[in-house]
Amino acid sequence: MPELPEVETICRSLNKEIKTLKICGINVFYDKIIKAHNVKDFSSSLINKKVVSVKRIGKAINILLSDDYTMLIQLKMTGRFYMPAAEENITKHTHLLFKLNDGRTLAFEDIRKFACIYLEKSSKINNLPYIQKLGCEPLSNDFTETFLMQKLAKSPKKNIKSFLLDQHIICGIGNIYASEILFYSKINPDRNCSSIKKKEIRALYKYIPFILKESIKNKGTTFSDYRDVDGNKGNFANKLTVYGRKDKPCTKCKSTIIKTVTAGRSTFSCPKCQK
DNA sequence: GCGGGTGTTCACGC
DNA sequence: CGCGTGAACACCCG
Repeated sequence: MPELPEVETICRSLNKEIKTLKICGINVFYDKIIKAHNVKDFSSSLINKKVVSVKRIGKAINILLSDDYTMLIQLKMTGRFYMPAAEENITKHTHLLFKLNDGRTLAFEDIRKFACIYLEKSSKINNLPYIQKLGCEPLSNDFTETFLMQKLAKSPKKNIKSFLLDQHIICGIGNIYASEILFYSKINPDRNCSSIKKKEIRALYKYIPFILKESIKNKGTTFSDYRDVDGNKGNFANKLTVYGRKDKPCTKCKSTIIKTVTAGRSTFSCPKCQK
C-alpha cells in the first residue's frame, strides 16, 4: 500500500480536487470495506456533507466534512481514489462512487479489498483503534533524536526493521522506506535495537524525515499498484537505492544487493555498506 | 497452479 | 508480557 509519502500526495491532490465540494450522491458496490453500522447509515450520513479539508494521519486519509463528521480511509495495499472522466471509465474493482455537486465523480477502487472506510463524528475519530494506537508522526516536531533513543531503548530485543515498520512507535514508514532508511543509515536490518549506536541513531533521526520528504517532493513511489488521484505514478521509484534491487550492484560500493526476509517482509540491503 | 505483493491484525508458541 | 512467525483478509500477475 501507499506509505506516508504516497498518502500525503493523495491528500494534497484530494484537497485540490474536492475541497469545498458537496457530496450529493453515493453508490456502494461492495459493502465490506465500509466499517459503519450499516451501509444505509453510511450513505445517508454522507449525503449533502461538504468537504472541509483532507489531511493525512499515519497512512490514513482523514476527510473532514461539514456537521463535524469525519471519513477516515485506510488504503491498505491497493486502495485508490480516482476521478473517472466518464461512466465508462469506472474500473472493475471500484467499490464506491461519490457524486459531487460540480458534476464530477470521485471513485474508490481496491483490487484486494483490504481497505477500510470509517465514518464517525469527528470527536470520535481518535477512538478508532488504528488512530488510538498510532505512534509519532516522523515529520512533526514530536519526532526528536531523544524520542528515537528512548523508543529504541524500550524495545531492546526488537530488530531495527520491525522497529521502523511498527506503526505504534513511528507511523507512516512501510516496507519500501524501511529498506531505504536503513541503507542510508548504514544499518543491517537484522540488528537489535539495543545494538544501535549513538551515531547510528543520529543517522536514523536524519534520514527518516529526509527520505520521506524527498519522496513527497517526487509524489511518492510507484512500485506496482500505487497511483495518485490523477492516475499518475510517483517518481521516487527511480530514486530507490536498494528496494527491489536484488542482485543488482549497490549504488555506493557495487556489491550485490541481497533480499532477505525480516518481520515477514522482503528486505533489501547491501551486505557491505550496512553493518 | 504457485508464490509474492507499498498493510494490519490476530493466534500461537516460546 | 514481549517478541517472532505465520496466517488471514482477496485478488492480480509473472
